[in-house]
Amino acid sequence: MTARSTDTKQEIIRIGKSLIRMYGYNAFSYADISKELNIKNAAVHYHFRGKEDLLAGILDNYMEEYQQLGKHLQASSLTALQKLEKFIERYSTLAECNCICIIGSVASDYNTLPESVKEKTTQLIGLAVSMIEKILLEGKRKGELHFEESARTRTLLLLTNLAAGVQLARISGKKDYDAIRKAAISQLK
Amino acid sequence: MTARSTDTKQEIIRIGKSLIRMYGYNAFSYADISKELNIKNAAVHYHFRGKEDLLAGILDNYMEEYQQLGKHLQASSLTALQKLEKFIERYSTLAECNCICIIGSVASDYNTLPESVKEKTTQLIGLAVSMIEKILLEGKRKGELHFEESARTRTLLLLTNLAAGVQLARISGKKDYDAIRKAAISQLK
DNA sequence: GTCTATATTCCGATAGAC
DNA sequence: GTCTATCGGAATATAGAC
Repeated sequence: MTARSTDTKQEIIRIGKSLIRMYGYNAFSYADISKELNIKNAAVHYHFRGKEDLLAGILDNYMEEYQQLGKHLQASSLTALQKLEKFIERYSTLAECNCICIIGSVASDYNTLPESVKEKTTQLIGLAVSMIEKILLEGKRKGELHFEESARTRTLLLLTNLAAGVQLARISGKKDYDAIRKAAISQLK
Repeated sequence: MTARSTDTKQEIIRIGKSLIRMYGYNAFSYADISKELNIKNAAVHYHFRGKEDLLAGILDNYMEEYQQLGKHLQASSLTALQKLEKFIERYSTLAECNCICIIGSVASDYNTLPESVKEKTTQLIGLAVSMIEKILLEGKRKGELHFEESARTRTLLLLTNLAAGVQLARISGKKDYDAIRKAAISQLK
């Protein structure tokens, strides 16, 4: 495989990841990607046979990203609260650029996604949930974080606050997102 | 205006409301609506000049619905907790049928919505937020509900739990939604 | 192996029939 | 006033050029 090919394929994934968070799976086209790369839209079909395959590639890439983030946080010397804040930072970045998270994006479009990728969305969410769950459990064990519910339920509460928080931020403003973020963290202290 | 016309227009709105919660604004077509009504897709253009106008009609309809619900709850003799549960019931119904709420739907597609309707989405969310806010304030005043944050922040926390909760329910299952719903209510008691 | 020219399908929309 | 036949364009996808 030549360097050019690898680059193009990676570039397509990179742009696709951005588009799916900005507009959603159904609202971006191969043309959006090919324009940015100055190639013809059909060239994208060489790297990804169909949009369905591109989506699978995007989701695989996100899963690698989450796994690396998980390992990175695990290996770090950060406190549980700091680890949590590192994760939450990602959402604040999304709110800044009017993007929503990949989880909210695929969940909102779920009923229109090709069957072949639905299982991947389940896996992706599983990764995110278990990553946060571990951090919460560690925080509780060390006395840094406090909550009554199960770690999984707490994770779901936090994740839904963040996922819908960045969605709302587009419409009612970043101030609301910030209020949500601060309150969600402060609930755990 | 004949009875037929009124019926058709109302039917289009009814079906459109269902489609936007099921698939999102970009993923449903006039054909989806016309098929269900056994008319040609172009007939929908008579009642709503363009998809943009249909969306405006759908959002107006939701605003009326929220306003009526607000008045209804206000006039009722229910406790604040019962009023809150009435509102939350709507989300449980959505989770049952793999639908997401109108707020999450337009928020997820926001960057692709026609400019002419963006203001309506702000108004719609404003209605929902202020409805819940009033209930929370009443509950706190009467000692039925308890929370530290401002009523608005608490409203945002609850609304994001519910909105993303029904989104997640599509993928990770209704059990997770139920855990979220129960925990969200129990936080307020 | 990589990309382009082209086909096919579907969508939203207009013009005109009844 | 209500709806249908049809258009123009965009999106995905295939076949084939380099």
